[in-house]
Amino acid sequence: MPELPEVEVVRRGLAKWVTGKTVAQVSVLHPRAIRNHAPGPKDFAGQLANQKIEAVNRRGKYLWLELKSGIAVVIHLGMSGQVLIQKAALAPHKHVRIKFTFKDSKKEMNFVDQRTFGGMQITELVPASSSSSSEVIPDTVIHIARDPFDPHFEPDTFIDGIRRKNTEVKRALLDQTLMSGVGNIYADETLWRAKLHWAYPTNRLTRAKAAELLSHATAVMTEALAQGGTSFDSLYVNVNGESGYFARGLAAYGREDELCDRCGRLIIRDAFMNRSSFRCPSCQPKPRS
DNA sequence: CCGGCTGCCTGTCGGC
DNA sequence: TGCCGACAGGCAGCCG
Repeated sequence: MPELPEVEVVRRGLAKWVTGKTVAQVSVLHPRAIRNHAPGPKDFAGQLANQKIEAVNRRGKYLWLELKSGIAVVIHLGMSGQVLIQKAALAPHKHVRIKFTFKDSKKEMNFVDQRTFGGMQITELVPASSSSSSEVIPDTVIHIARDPFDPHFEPDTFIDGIRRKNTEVKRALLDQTLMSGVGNIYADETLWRAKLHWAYPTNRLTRAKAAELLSHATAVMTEALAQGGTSFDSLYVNVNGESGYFARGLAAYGREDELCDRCGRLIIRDAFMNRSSFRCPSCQPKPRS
């Protein structure tokens, strides 16, 4: 459930359930899920046994469990990852990759991932940049910019940054080092709201337009979060296996040949960056070169 | 720095 | 019915 609102739905569900609990045992059922943990599955499981979980945090599409010992378990859902809290007796899901059991609960935490682009990694926590507080962040997440839901997010840093870039606006929205959390769906929704074509050059954005773009991105993700995220099918669910409802709130993404909510023209699909981009040909015309 | 491309995986869907 | 290609919400890395 890969973009910011969906990851935040998972973080909230996990925080509520797992905070304060102590890990009993960890089983790595598919080694690819911990491919970024060099010492391997045995070491991964060994480091986590008997550890108490203090908090669940997130930046962009990355979330992590903070352990009392000062390390973190970074979780990335990739394209199809889920974290499910389930009764141990339940018939195991076909794609469970990592299983956590706890000393203070009969339920398990299962990392389920059909396409195995997601995974977990144990990481040191280091001080977060440009913050005077004692905020810490996993060192494997340092390269990810703050997202718009972060209390330390600086709008001007994003606005100046995107205007300095010499690229297309959709590419910039997907660039997790400029601002994190936006993926293909919310990029298309943001561009539709801003009436911008995906190829619009970032260096032609005025300060006001860049600020507008940011406010649309923030608004659409806020609305999606309030609806429990966007789900098209059972691959994208919260920790209880439930889908969100924002798919019905989408104005552009996945709506090829449907009417634009604003002008009534048919939404079209373009291939861009080896993926689909949906736009209204009238509201979001191709920029003049 | 930028843009185009590839690889990493499994599954579903539509066309022939 | 089966085969085959296109496509799916992400990201890192390589090359020119």
